[in-house]
Amino acid sequence: MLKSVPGTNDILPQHQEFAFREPVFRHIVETAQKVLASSGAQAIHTPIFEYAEVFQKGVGLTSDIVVKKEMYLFEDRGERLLALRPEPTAAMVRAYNEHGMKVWPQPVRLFTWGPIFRAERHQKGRYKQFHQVDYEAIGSADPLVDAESIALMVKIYRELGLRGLEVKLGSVGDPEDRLRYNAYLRDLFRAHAESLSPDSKARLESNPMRILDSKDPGDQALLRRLEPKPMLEFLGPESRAFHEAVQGYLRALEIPFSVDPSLVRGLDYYVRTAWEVHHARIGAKSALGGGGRYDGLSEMLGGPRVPGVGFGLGIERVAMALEEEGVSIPPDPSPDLYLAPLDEAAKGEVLVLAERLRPRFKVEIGYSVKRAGRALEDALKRGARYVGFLGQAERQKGVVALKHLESGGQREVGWGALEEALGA
RNA sequence: GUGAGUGUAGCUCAGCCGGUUAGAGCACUGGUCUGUGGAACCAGGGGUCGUGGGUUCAAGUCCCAUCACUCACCCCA
Repeated sequence: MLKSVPGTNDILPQHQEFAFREPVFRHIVETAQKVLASSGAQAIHTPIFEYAEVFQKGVGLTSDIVVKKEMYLFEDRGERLLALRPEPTAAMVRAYNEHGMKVWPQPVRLFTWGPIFRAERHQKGRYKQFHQVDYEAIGSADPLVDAESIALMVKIYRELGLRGLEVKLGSVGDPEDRLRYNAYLRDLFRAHAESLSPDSKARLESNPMRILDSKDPGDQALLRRLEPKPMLEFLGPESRAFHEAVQGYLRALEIPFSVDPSLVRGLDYYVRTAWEVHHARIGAKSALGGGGRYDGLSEMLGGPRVPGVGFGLGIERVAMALEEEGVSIPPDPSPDLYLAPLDEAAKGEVLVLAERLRPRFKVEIGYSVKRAGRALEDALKRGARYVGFLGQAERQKGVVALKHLESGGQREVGWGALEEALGA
């Protein structure tokens, strides 16, 4: 028997795993939509595959994403190389440029949600196909937009009922700042290269900032001894003022946050503001989502210089956090009516009646003839408000025996009066 | 890519020191039951014991390999 690809998941009405239950999933998406739409952001959808360059241009050539091929790439009938989207941001910026959104009122604020694909080894909270809600504000370089983005993200979590959140704010500076910082780190660590872990030795060239959050005990001991200066001390005057402005707005909003001087981004296109929201108890992958500013991305995609900031939140991760906190999910409404055929001739009649009542009422029918007792059980199992029996006796009178399951009260209702009876 | 742990029915699990035709509960379908049972009882369907090889008179059980899952590392847009 064929199975789903490892690292992918079916989202089911009932699933062993809380995080893969469709009502949970839908609740998260709908809550995010409500919050984002209330700020005036507009929903869009981009294709789930793009020319690979859309995602490759911004990440940097030395990154594992390109080197180790952590993207799902395929050729379109021998034509150009395509990629299943590994992130929404680059696709959103591509769409902004392609459709001339620079003539819309700026910044253009967009949100979307859907599947994201990454060709990595899966583990808890990390899958080859997972799902994100994504928000991007494109076309403004004002720190007010960064602060609003963070506020909206936090609002989504709060609206969902999550507590135990930690907002970490940092700045990766401007590209020049980062060059200076990387040079500083290389100088600092090169003198102690022998005592670095093999992983960190490799990071010395590729991405020295990653050494700062190495989990290797030896590396951590070395870090405590060397006490490297944080990125924030290398910010130029402009990016420093920007960082402080964002903090000022967050304080005005009374959003608790901590400045994380070593917050890192793996991609080249990020500048200035970077943030992550963490949750204490969902395993090694504690980030519920993250965001940042990417003023250089549009140019890397061959477009004009367009600033932007945005965030993505992982739906499965948020679901795990909801489970940890025992947050309840609104259940799907139960049926208003369960129509049970008591003889063969009634099967068609219950179908006709059900169709007449839908969609104003949620109506289920029995698909096989059963004794009234069994039909009652079926109705109870489904949590229906009313059960309607239809057999020979009812047919002769043109009625349904309508029983209110909570009270047990029952009366005969004419076929034309059902709608009114259910509405009461 | 690396490391550790776990694989028996749709789900939760039992299966002793290797020993007959592999079990239970839940769920599903039907019967007891010709119209008011969130019921009880009975029955049924559903398994290549993850897969392949080895040891043995005999393997769900022991050995090897492999695959999958889980957790963690690497990476993380």
